[in-house]
Amino acid sequence: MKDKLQEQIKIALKNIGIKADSIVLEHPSDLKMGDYSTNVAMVYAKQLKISPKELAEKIISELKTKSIPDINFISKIEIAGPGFINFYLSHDFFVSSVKEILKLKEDWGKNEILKGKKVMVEYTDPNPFKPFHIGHLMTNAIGESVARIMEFSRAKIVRANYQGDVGPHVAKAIYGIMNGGELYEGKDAGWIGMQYTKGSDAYDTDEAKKKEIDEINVKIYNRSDEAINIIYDWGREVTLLAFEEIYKILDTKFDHYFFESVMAPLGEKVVRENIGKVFDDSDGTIIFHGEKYDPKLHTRVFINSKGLPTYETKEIGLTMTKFEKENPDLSIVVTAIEQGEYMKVVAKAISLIHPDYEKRMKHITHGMMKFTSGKMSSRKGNVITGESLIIDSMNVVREKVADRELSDTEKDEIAKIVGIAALKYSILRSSLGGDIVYDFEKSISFDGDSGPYLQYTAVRANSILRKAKDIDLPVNDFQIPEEITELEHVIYQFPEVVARSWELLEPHHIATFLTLLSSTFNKFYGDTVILNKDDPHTPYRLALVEAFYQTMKNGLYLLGIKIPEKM
RNA sequence: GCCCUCGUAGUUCAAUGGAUAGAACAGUUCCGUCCUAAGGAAUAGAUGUAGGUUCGAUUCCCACCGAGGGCACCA
Repeated sequence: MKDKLQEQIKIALKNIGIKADSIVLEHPSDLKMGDYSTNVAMVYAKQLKISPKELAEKIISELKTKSIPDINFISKIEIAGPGFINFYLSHDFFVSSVKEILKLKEDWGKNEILKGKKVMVEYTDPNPFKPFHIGHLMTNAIGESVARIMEFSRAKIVRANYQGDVGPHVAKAIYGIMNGGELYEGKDAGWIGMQYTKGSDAYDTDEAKKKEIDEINVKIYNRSDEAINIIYDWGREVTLLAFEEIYKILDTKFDHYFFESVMAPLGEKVVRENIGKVFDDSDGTIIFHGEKYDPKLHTRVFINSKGLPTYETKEIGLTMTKFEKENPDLSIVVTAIEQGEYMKVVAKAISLIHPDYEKRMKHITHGMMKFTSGKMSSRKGNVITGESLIIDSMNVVREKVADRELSDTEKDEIAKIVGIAALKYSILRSSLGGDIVYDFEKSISFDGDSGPYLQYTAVRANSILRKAKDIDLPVNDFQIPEEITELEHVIYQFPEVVARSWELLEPHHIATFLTLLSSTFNKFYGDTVILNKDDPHTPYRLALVEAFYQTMKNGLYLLGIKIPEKM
């Protein structure tokens, strides 16, 4: 609808003698001002040396006299304010959009922008031997949502997870395991995380221990010490399996797992081949002078003085592997903002080796998750990990449903789905730039602007549909209603919101829209008796409720959130 | 010092250069109503400072102030 209208306005302008590349068509904040609104009259009035209102009148008469193929979808065109042209959609349009939603079902909201393209999204990236922390939770929520938004544009999605199974952090953890005075057999990932913290402290405070850990680091790389190898293989497996459990709860599945241990030699080969061309040897350290190519970039070390590849080099190996293995049309990497500058330098180095990769690489960054209480420590003084946050969130929900008449299995399932929704929504409701603040005292908000609010609204709708089925009321066969509600005015906008989220790579537009949609539905729910056997308009209202539910389902899917049957 | 994010109600967040800057939470006050009150209605409250571009700036440009991140062997 939007595209058609834009096209018609463009033609009208052309007939008047104005060439316009893009037409701004927006939804006015207030429904009284129409469903669509354009500012073209204000933008182009100067060119013709007439007032915006005069131009608006010309455009409207042009639109009316010339053909608008879907003119029956527009009930009224008005000039308002300083020269806006407001379009009011017709009764027929809204009814047909409800029908369309019921027909399209899970395809409702999709577009064809990326049809035939392959998009790889790398996200989460936790490190074996370290806890799954809150940053990983954030990256995962965002990455999964971005992947699904791309999927709604009909791209083939390849999900990738890149994990640091070598490097100093592993050496620190292994040092901790070897010197903690405890047997490691039978211990879990949480315990390994604690050993990492101990090793890390030792590294920072004791010169001799630092040296010892550096030696372990080298031994891990060349696998020269059998005792270390055994602990390494054990710890890697235990932590990776623990991550898998978390992915299940978060509802993500990866197609590829890349490891730093594999990327290191690949990257090192590429870097060494390009010494003198891209990289420079500075007293045995291989570096890249980013500022030579762009004053905003800086110098970074790719192979350190001990001859070991750094993260930068591993990133090169990773990028090469991605393109060789999958050859994506677009390769997206999601990380925290602290990697932003670093990634630009590495991307520049890669572009000098493979100029064709540059345009296809995209880095999305997000802020950090912070706590209102300031410190990253929870009640018992433990560090808040991503895992503990998930468990806390699920427990809060579990308490809320404790006295409902549901089975324990149902309650557990609700706790999981709703707890995760609360977390994911609190991450995805804001634009990606800044940090997000998590209020530990209040725990997760379950009212108003929250994931559970959206789920609750959808569950209410679904509950009506279930009841309608029980009493055998038809949904799909309805008479044309006499009046349409605010709900129809909002619901048809969904595909536009999806497209916008795709264009800007900002999942929060979907979150914002679903909140508006839910609140519109809740008003409708409050002042309308939907299920009334004797009312001839009940079938239409049921169709509308189903269209609403479908939109919520598709929208929440894009945020990585499921809807429980009951809650 | 240089570079990157960012600065909006008491708090947490919105707002493709447009109309009266939207929500939510907290505050005050209503609605026990039937299909799930994890709901709805009402009320009060904000664009860091100083310029510029524009018919029009929260949005773009400049300066300052403030927060976070990055700047050679961590990831």
